[in-house]
Amino acid sequence: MTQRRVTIKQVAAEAGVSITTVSHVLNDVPGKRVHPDTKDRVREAAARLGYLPNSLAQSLRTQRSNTIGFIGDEVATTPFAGKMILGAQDVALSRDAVVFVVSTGYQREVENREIEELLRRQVDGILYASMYHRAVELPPQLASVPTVLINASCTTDGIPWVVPDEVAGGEDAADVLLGAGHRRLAFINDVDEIPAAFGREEGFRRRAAQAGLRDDDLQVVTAETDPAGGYAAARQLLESDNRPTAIFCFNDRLAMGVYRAATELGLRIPHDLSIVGFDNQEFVADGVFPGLTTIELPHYDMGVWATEQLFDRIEGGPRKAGPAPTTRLRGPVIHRDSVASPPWVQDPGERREPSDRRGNAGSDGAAPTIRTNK
Amino acid sequence: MTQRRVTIKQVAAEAGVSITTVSHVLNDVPGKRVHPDTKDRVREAAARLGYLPNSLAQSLRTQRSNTIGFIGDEVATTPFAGKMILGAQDVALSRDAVVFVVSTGYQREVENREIEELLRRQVDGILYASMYHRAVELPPQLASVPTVLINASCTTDGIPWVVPDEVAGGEDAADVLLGAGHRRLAFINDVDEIPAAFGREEGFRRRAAQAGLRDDDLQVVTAETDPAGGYAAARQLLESDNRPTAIFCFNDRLAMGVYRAATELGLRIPHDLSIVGFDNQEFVADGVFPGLTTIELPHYDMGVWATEQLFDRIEGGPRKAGPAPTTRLRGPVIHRDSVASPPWVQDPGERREPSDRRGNAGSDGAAPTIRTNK
DNA sequence: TTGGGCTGCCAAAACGATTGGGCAGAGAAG
DNA sequence: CTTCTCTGCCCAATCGTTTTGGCAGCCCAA
Repeated sequence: MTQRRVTIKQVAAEAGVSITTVSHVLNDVPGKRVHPDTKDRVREAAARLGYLPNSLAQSLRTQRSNTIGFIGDEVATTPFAGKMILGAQDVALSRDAVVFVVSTGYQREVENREIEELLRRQVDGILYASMYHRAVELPPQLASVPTVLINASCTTDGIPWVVPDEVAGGEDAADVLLGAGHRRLAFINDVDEIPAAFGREEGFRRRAAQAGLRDDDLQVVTAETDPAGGYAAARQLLESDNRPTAIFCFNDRLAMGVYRAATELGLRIPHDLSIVGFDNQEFVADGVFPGLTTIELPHYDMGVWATEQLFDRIEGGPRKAGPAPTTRLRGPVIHRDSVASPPWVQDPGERREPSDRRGNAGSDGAAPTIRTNK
Repeated sequence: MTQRRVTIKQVAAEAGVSITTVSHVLNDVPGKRVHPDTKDRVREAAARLGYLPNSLAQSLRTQRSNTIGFIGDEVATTPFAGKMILGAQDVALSRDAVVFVVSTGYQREVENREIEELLRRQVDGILYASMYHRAVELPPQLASVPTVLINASCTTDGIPWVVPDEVAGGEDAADVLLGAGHRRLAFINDVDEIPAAFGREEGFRRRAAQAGLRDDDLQVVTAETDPAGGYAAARQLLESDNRPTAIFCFNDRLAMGVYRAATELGLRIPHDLSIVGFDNQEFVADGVFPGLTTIELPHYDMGVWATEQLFDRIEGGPRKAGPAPTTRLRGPVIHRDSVASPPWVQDPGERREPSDRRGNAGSDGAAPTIRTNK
């Protein structure tokens, strides 16, 4: 039923030349001369037969498979993963490469199996991605193949990595709220001590301090990063004596709980309480009412950056010893309707009207994506 | 820097035998006899050198690449895609295969490029997935390679496909509400005329009729399947004369809008209004308050089923001509807290307490996953 | 001693491409 | 008429496997 695919031999026969010549023609080999008429014959024959060179045979011969591996810890379950993969794919396809995607489910054993399968298939390089920003230790088998980390850092020499610029995210969130005129802020941070938590708090605090807020004016509490955690933390904050007029949430899910707490307490968003989230989680940030202003994580861009780096290394061959490039990418602010000026502010510096500023990623007042070489 | 990988030749040298013997030993070739001592020597040598057979060379020789392609239209952006991929991967890995994932972004041109790249890499088969349940036309290039559709149907002969059992989903939703004692129902359906919309309405109506509801007791309206659409539809329904006590929503996003409408009208969920969603969209269904009872789509299971089918075809070689198997898979009901008995019902048949029934997929009162050969 | 049947191993031909090193033939130069 | 230089093409080796078809020995029976 499935007749075998057409090979170079058939093209050669069809064109009445040797397979050598076919190869020379189709690859436009520099040093080799072929008569123009012959070239035409070959190309026509190839087209007529619908010839597609067998990639496996090519790879075997050239030691280059035009294939890269993408290893993720829980690739499948989160939409974020998809964005990284998409970024990787777009770059890969632009170079005629394709991507093997595998996910480990955090099981070392599975990971080893998968790395083996990838190496057996002679991938040119590997993207090693984490679903949340963290420091990882690189599996030793990966030493033999070019590797770039996405959304993760590591201390292995010569391995490039890219992570979100968490500090900038914290700063941007603060800027949005301070810009609207808020002077009593709160930050509901992740209880887990992870890079994102440290970075965002650092940035948020820095800007608050720069704006001259006193210690009392910035409360930082921690919570589980789900709606229940956000709810509990928000109840506590909003029922206290000096309740904040604006809350920055570690992520959008947590912010959902804050919405509920506010609603229960009769506080209207954004008039009585402004909220900024993090993640721009689809179907959440634009699903709540009013739409949540939030900071997007640069997953797609990280995928792109990492894959470009990867191809650089692959093509560069043995690297000049210099330190591998690493970078932190900034995500845009997505303005929706959860931030307004507090009642006592008439005309704040960068006032935003709360109602008609629905924005998509990257457009509409979003902070520019800035690349920093660290 | 990257010394070349170890080959069968090196193993042969190390063990002091020919490469033929190494191959025979490592593959346990049936008809061939090798002295047990020699076998040991070979295996030890292989282990010592960390030999991994080069998959490309194997594939070239055996015409089997142990590689399958997964083509999706927007694989990257939705979490559902991840589940299908995961299902495919789990099956694949259990057979030492790996998966090429590519997504087309609905661009025919990109799709063609990608299919070409996959075929060039001699994939053994292809999974062709749609992000939403629909009928597709199969790209003609795929005729030459075993193909199975996921979340899509087609009329091409001999192509297996799997889709969700939409009718059963509609029935299950109705059962949940009727079981709680509701007698005035509404269904907010998708305005788009797609299989999911037809199927769910059919199932929902059927059960309502079977329960003896009159025409007036079941209102069906349509809306855009986003929070705004749900909101608008719900306002209309809930402000009408005979407002329903329960609403079945085409999907969870739409249900978010229904929550808002109910809140604005002072209706408490689930006491004054019960809601059932569809999709069990993560971070939505368990993020709203109270948690949304909903029907899950069997994405993972579809991925598994399709991939098993695919391997069957790959291994079966030219197929006996019989019609290809197709199936509709049922998704489980995920019980949360958005359904209660209406006030006037004292002791309904299958009463559910609204508060403590948080369930995870597949467990906790979920309808069994049933397979139907159609 | 001869022949047959095992046992244990190996040589060589694929698979489908790329690539370095020719080798004829035509035309130009001597 | 040689010789030399191009031009235009092809041979054969190679990448790393699998697999077919032997081929030596050895043991045993006749």
